[in-house]
Amino acid sequence: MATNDNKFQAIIAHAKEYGFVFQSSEIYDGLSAVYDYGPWGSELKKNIRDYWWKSMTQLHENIVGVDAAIFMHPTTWKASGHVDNFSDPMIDNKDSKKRYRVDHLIEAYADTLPEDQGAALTDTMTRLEAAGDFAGLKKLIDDHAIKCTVSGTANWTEIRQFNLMFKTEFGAVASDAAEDNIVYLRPETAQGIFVNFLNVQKTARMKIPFGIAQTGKAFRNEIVARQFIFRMREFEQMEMQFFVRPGTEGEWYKYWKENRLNWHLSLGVPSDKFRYHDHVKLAHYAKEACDIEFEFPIGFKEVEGIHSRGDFDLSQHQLYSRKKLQYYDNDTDPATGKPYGNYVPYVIETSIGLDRMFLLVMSNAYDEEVIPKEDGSTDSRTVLRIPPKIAPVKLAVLPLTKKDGLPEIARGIMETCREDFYCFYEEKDAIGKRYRRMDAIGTPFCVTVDHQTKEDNTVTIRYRDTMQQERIPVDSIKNLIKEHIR
RNA sequence: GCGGAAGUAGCUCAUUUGGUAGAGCACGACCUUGCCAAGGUCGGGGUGGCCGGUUCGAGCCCGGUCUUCCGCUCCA
Repeated sequence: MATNDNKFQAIIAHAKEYGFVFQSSEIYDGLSAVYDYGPWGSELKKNIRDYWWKSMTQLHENIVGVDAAIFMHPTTWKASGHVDNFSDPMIDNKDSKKRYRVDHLIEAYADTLPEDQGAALTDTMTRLEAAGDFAGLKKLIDDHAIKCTVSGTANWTEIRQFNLMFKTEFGAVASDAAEDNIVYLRPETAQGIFVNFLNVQKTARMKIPFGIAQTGKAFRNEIVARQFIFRMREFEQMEMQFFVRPGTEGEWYKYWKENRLNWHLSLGVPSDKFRYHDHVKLAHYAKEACDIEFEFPIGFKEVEGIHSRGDFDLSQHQLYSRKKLQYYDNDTDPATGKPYGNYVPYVIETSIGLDRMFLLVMSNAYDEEVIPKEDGSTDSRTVLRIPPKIAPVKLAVLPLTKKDGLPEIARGIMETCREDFYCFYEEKDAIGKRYRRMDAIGTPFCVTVDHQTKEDNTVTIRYRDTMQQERIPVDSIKNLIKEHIR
């Protein structure tokens, strides 16, 4: 564990040193749990996003994209359940310093009572919670002398509310009725898809089963946001809502569960680094749910969730908006011989955190390699083994020396290739040093222009992962790299 | 949010009990070398996280604050 902690620290330090991730507003001491992506980080993040987007939309004829606004009508979040469920009253035990969700604390106590008393207690609790009566809830805890399981005392703080949604004012004029002006920064991107369900289905003439994909920022005022970019207050999601005929959700859930894991494996990550975590306790909307977990240096953690959401979301929006969100299914039902007709589709959601995926790629790529040298001693190098198709820089073009016309030839190679993929030119320092710098940002290929190039028009290509070199003709460089990054 | 630890140059760290900060690496220029990071010469860079207090004097002591790490907690 100690070495893994060190590895995590090393990745964080490396990410900063080589321009992948910076803390936000660093010159002002930073803003807690907010991060900025630097030159290579923003390239890598974009490449991951593009790879996902292509795999969803371009490669699936029945999935289309949207890009919904971050601001949404406030009622959206009432319908989705976020206003009610995304803010939990909490209480701390002063002796053990443990914090509890008030409802969890009381429910746990109620479970120890005889059934009728326990039920009465939870009823009271639910009523007080709905009324937002924190004093009443506190009294309930005091009256029953509910104790902390750790300290065994009933020495509690006051109950406090933690609202996980960010609020802001909508409209430039401050209103007396401040509540009228409140909008939330979306805590998830999914609702932007659900409210556009009919717009998309009709305009893109989609037939069930079909999906809508979206990438974008979401915001959560986490009580504790830590572990680098793993849990941030501002983060980016990549998600796809797949609409299916009721009754078929089980098979589609299974399909997407496998499909999504295969997507991860397509990035060359060993399969034993992944595992499914099937949810036992389900969220309010879910019928079935699982996480795809990756073994980060800090342990197995969720990167992606696959949820069978039933018709919860569309039905809720139907209820709150009073607009029908139904689909007319023309396909013939073999049971009746007639069309399936009108229904609210069921939804399978795949939702992946882009920042977590970024951390996954970095964790999997980061390697401190020990290289044996000819004299028996060892050398070491830090290399990011990022899959070539998502590496920030694909090709480095390096003249062996700064003179004898070699830079001019190298510049020519740059001009030939830069239109097709990201290239990097470097003529400073010894060639070995330049190779190592490219290793550190994960550049998979380097070509070096030397004096032989002037005679036979060939260059050395050096591969990041093996450090092997071979000579290839200059005019074959572009196609060779393109082959490797497909 | 609670408890513990930490914050000195871009990085890793020194500065023995309070007396206005150093090294290595990195960086820049020039020279040399030229296929796997470490040649030479010269040079730039720090209001010691920030604010306040004690003191003749604070990087060192005290308080606050910000950030990070660890544990708890939380995580639709």
